[in-house]
Amino acid sequence: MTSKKECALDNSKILDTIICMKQVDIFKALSNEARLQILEWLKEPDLHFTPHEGIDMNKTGVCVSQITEKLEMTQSTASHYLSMLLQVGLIKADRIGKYTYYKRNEDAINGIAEFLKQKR
Amino acid sequence: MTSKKECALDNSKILDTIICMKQVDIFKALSNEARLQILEWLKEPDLHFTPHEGIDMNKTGVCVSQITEKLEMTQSTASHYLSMLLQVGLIKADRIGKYTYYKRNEDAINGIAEFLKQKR
DNA sequence: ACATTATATCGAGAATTGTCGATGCGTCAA
DNA sequence: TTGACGCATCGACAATTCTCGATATAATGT
Repeated sequence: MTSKKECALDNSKILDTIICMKQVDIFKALSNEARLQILEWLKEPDLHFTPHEGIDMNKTGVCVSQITEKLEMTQSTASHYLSMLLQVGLIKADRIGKYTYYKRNEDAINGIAEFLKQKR
Repeated sequence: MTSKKECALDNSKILDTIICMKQVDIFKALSNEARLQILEWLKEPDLHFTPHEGIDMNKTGVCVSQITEKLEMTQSTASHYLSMLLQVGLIKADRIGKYTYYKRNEDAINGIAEFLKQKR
């Protein structure tokens, strides 16, 4: 009996763990000032960046070098941070020619906001 | 001229930094599986814990030893994690006798969820 | 083909966080 | 008042993350 109960407990713990797994990665991506900053800037790109010729930053996004410059960190770090945010789905990437434009993924962001609040 | 512009840029960066500061700490608190787990369990304490005599877990909260047990970590770690969550305001504490009961701070949680979404 | 520019990735050392055991401090019951 | 219990804090070591410079890859213009 005890063994069965322990097993049930274990399973539910494993389930809980799986449920939390993806979310933790998202929060890890958010738990850094520079990355949070990027996400904030991308809320309204026009306020923080000057657009490329013929690019609508709201639609297409902002490229790595623009973000690098504003971050005051190396290109390597900026690119790395962007790929972390991309990895967990918080932003979307769009390669056009030699530029990669990044923009917020509002759906994913709303999703994680709901996860925080929601009582199942 | 350039010096003035640089100064303006610097100030806005400092402002941005200050704005993000508290939020980063909150996301750091959330960026750990165990702590996220705790916050999830506290959404519906009745589903995950057995209440103390005459304690309404929804109203009063859940004590450290209950959480310690479910976490499968040491009491030291559980207590530490709870105080981290408390520190950034994600949970509230209520000491009754020798027990400390913790529960979610829904206002703070909704606040951070809104911060994520909101376009100023 | 070659030089240049934009981005991505690698490897490493510094900085931060995770986690524990030991110990301190308040509370309760004998 | 003493002992046991619940919780908080300290110090330490392991594990992870931060951030950089160097270098690779891909696209562009000559």
